[in-house]
Amino acid sequence: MQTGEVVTIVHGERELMERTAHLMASATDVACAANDLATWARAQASGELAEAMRIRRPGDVRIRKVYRSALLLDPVAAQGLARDRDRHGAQVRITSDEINETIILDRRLVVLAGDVRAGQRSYSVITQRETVQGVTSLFEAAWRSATELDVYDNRIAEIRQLAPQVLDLLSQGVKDETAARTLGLGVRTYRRRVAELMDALGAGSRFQAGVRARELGLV
Amino acid sequence: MQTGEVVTIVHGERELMERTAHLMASATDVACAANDLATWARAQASGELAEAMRIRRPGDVRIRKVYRSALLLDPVAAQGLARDRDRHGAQVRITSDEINETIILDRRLVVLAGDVRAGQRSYSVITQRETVQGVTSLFEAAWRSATELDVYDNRIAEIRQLAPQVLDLLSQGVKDETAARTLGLGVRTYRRRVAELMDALGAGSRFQAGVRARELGLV
DNA sequence: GCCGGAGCGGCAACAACCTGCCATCGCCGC
DNA sequence: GCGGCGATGGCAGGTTGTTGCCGCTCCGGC
Repeated sequence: MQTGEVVTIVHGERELMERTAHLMASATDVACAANDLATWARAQASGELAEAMRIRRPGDVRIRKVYRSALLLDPVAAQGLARDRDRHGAQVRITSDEINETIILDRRLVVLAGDVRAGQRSYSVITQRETVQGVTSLFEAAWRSATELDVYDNRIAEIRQLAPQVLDLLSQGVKDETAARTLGLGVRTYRRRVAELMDALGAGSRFQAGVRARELGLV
Repeated sequence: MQTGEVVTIVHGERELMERTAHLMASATDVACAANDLATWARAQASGELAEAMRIRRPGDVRIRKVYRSALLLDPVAAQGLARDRDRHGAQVRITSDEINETIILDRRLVVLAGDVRAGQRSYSVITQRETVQGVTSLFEAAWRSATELDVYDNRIAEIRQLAPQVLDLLSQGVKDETAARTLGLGVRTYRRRVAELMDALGAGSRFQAGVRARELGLV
């Protein structure tokens, strides 16, 4: 593994950390996109990095994170986000678009998550200037179009309450009419809930929503 | 754990096996309903039971199994079923209804699968005559309405071929019109495929189908 | 009491989906 | 060749889901 290469593929978070931990610890501009809390979790939890971060004052380092909206449907995950934000002074935003898991350090190094093989996720570590700029630009666009955590959180606060029941009914194959009455709602309102749910899941069809909901363990 | 009780709750397959392995080994009429191959798999694989079964001649013991149709969408699982049947001379049928996982031994003892807690599934072991008769009667009804494995397998043979692509398109939220043309099919035929798929998954709505498909790891 | 905003739920128009029907076509077996 | 069989895909008519619109009610502020 030569350090001079512009693109390196590493396997597993451990290897990734070995390569990048020191960079993360010293970075002053961290941008991050993720679909769930698990992905970079170990990164943050593991020893020296968290250490290094704690030493800094807020303001020393700019941390921006974009998460998928579906994450907020899980109360536990939602809490995790808020805690994460408060602890590291990170800015957290929410998008309903599909995002590839990404880390950008100081606009100079990019880590892209690849697919999982043999239980280990592979990562592309990129230092090539043009590519990094391109990815950064994409991230900036996503960042601009994303919604501040607080704002989004308020918006779906009550969705989250009703979500379990709605998902339950949907996954039983109950018709809207019946489901609405079961919940003591009008059909229009029930469908509003379903639409919001699908929006939060980033799903364009109910089938897709079903898949996503199951992926997130919400059903 | 007193042996005189009519209903006993046991936790985990290990405990279940300790209680019932000797009965299974000597039973001459085994009826079984399951949603996947995993459930009673360990039971069959583990030592003495499999041993005991191998010793018998086909004809000595009548083994009937009912599985859910969704299982056949997974080629690997479908193979597993056929192998299982050939090896033990079991009769295998397929139903598209929801079934609770059940074993009935010689019409005298019933095992009902319960929910999973702390990683272990609980089982109700029942010997009470009336209950056993009731459950047996239910099983017989399910058995009669179920379809012979071969017949069902032929029926969905080509569905299984197309299923991955259809599921892929569905899970991308692609509209039927587009999806059909992508596959070089008419909309009518595409929808026919989707309907068959949903039937095989035992789903009454596309949302439900999405959930099931994800559960089975088909998407 | 009055106002404004937010949520609800009926209505309606439209899009999407589901299904029965049937003409058509290719593929056998005769 | 011919008739039967199964798959196809267009069409039609029905059901279900999606969305904008609007009047209604409830509430908090004034």
